[in-house]
Amino acid sequence: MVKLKKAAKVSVKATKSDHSTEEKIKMAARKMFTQKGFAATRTRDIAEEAGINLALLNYYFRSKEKLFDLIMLENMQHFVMGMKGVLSDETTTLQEKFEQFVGNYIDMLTQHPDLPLFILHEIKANPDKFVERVGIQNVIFGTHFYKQLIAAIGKKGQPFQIIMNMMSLTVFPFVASPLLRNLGNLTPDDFNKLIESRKKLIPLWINAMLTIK
Amino acid sequence: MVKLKKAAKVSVKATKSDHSTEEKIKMAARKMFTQKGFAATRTRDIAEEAGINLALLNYYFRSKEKLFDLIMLENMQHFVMGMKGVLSDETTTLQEKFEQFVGNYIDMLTQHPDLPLFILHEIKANPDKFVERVGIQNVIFGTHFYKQLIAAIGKKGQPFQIIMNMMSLTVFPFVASPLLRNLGNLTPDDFNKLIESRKKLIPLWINAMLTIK
DNA sequence: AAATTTTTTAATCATTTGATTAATTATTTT
DNA sequence: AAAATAATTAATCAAATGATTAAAAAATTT
Repeated sequence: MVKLKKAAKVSVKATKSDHSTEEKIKMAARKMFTQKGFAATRTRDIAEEAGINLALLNYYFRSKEKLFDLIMLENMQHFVMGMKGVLSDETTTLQEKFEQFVGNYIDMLTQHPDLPLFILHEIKANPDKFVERVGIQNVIFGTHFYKQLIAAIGKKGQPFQIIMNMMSLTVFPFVASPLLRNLGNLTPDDFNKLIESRKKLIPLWINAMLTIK
Repeated sequence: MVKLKKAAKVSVKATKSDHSTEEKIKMAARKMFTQKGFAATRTRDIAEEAGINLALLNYYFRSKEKLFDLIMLENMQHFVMGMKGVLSDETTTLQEKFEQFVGNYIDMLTQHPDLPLFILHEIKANPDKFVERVGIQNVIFGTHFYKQLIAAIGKKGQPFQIIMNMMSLTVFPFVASPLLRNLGNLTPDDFNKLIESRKKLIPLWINAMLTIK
């Protein structure tokens, strides 16, 4: 019961001592988990990366799993919710939403290239735990974007296929980067340029798809 | 040194006693590794799944890692080399190759939906070990497919982008299936139908892309 | 400043996990 | 059939790993 007391205090203090140990552990955990996944990450790796005593990990977060869940939920929100703003914007055209979605996502993924593979891998390892929990149901349906998309192609045009395509074209290159780099004999730099140019290309490709009857 | 002798005998016998223990272990290992990844898979899980004594795993394959490498190389060839046949075919048109590539891949992935995420995750965990080893350099360049693609759009048309798109549109839905199913409020069955219909749609979409100047 | 609480540390625990061993059973060779 | 080899098993090992504890140090409250 000692722990509960401490945990309570910690969360109260969270705003105050926001940096320091607790945050150091979270940052190190985020890095290690995202890099190697839950199963392959050792709590000792995290402790070393954070430069803290191993016991502090359990002191602040109770268990490896609790710490992981925390990181994971943050990451998922980062990954899934990032789009919601763009897709809900009532002031932009469909075309502009394509451009913003792809642009924002590629920018974000360029900074966090490990994120999608990590998330998808952990979701597969524990679908019920993570997918259900984050409210992603109404990220698509009901948004301004979805209405615009249906207005453009009709429900018969299978709007969800288009959405899958937009995500596939944007995210997959990051998920498969080591393979694609090798397949295309590309240096990391060349590959990044290729990715960067997709910011403009993907919206064009999506548009071309929409013209099909 | 006892093991080396045995290992030699085993490989000689391989053709004869092809099924039985050794193969049972490989099948179980393939299943468990593909399902949970290297780090999360316990040798005891494999032994139980195969219905054999744990020691036999080491007896036949020396170590968890050696067994994994074996499975992994087989999987990668399954995954990467599958396309080579289609892309090298000198008798088909570019359009037909799109259709065959997408069709074959979707069929294969429907039967082994865990394969791509597994492979991509393990490649990322150990890029040098697996990517370099499998000769995927000339799976694209130099094939009949590549020549046809350049003939159709020119080198300025960025053929590699098109190839990335073809792979993205085909493979990503499998990699992200739990997320996409939830995002689209789809039953597994509905999702499979969506995937199935992509066999015809993806070639159309690719074609639409090719028309862009 | 004393008392109290919180944070940090080193040492240690209990399991898990990959691997080995020595003995037993089954198979093959002679 | 006897001898030799291969396959299988139960028991065990050593290292790794997540977690805890008791004591010390630091910070906060009184």
